[in-house]
Amino acid sequence: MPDNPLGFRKHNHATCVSSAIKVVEEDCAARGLQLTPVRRRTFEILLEAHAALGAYDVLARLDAEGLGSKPPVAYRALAFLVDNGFVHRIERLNAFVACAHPGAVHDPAFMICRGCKKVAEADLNTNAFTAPAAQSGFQIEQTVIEAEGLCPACQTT
Amino acid sequence: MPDNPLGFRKHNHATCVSSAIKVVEEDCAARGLQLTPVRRRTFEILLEAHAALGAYDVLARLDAEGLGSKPPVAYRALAFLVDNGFVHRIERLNAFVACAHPGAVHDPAFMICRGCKKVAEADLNTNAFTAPAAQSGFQIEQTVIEAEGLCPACQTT
DNA sequence: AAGGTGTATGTTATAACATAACAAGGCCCA
DNA sequence: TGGGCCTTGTTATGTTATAACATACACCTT
Repeated sequence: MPDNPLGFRKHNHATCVSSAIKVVEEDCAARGLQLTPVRRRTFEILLEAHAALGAYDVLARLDAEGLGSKPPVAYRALAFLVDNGFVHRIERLNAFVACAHPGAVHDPAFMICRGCKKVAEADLNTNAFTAPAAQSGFQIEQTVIEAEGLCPACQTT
Repeated sequence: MPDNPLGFRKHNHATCVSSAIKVVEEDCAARGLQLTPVRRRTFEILLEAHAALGAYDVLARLDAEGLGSKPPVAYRALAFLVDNGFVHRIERLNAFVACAHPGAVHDPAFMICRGCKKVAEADLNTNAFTAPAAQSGFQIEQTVIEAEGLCPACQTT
């Protein structure tokens, strides 16, 4: 997937999961970050879902595996992953999704299917805010760009 | 303000409030919508704040005026205003802001100042999502476009 | 006038999302 | 060996949001 900005297509999920986790492992090693069991498993859970999961959904899965049962455990692991660019928060859903390009710094945009709840990450090469922001003197630090709608598969149903 | 997409500038606030409420009144009359006291006051509260307020902030003000004390009162009024395009929800803040162009249908984008909490509405004439969405077959229904940063005034502090 | 329909409001209760604060363990290394 | 740092465990609570049901009121109908 990393070579394509679109994300609702069929793909070999096992491969996509294992390659993403490897990228994160290497990135953590290179940057001196600790990919602890809880953090690693949290990332895998999001990766396997290939959809946005709420913090409590993640927590329920962690709990089922004995990795933690209290909200802060999930929120901390998610914060670590978000802070380091491995996971994105979807504001619209109050939920989290594994990054399609872990390691690469980017300003992501998302397409959220309200049918299947899958989330595709798009890279908008032109930041649409640049012009209006420059004009008004507003200094952008972070952007939230999310579209909600129906993915190709869910349109036909 | 309606003739300018940018919103951190000085302006006559009393005028901006009274003209906005008038537009909403007329729009409701024209469309057969009931601008009840709670709804009207909720809109005014947001308008006067000229910033994003949480539902419970709005509720506290309504309560102080005897217009309702329970969450559903505020959420219902806000839902009415959002559904009819008079108010926008800011996902990033879980908060609400009065629309700068009430009545006009638009796909708004926001600049959120983390210093003063003011929110400016920008109209991006090109929907940045059009191309990637078309390419992937994703059918957009709604977009959330929000930038967080510092407004001109807060950059100097 | 009685009764039906639709819209809005009032109220209770709870669901869903999130974090502050403090305790405890492990690891490095001075 | 003890101090500093990071991570995890846990309690408690704060914040945001809605389901569900009851009431009120306007308007229209018969």
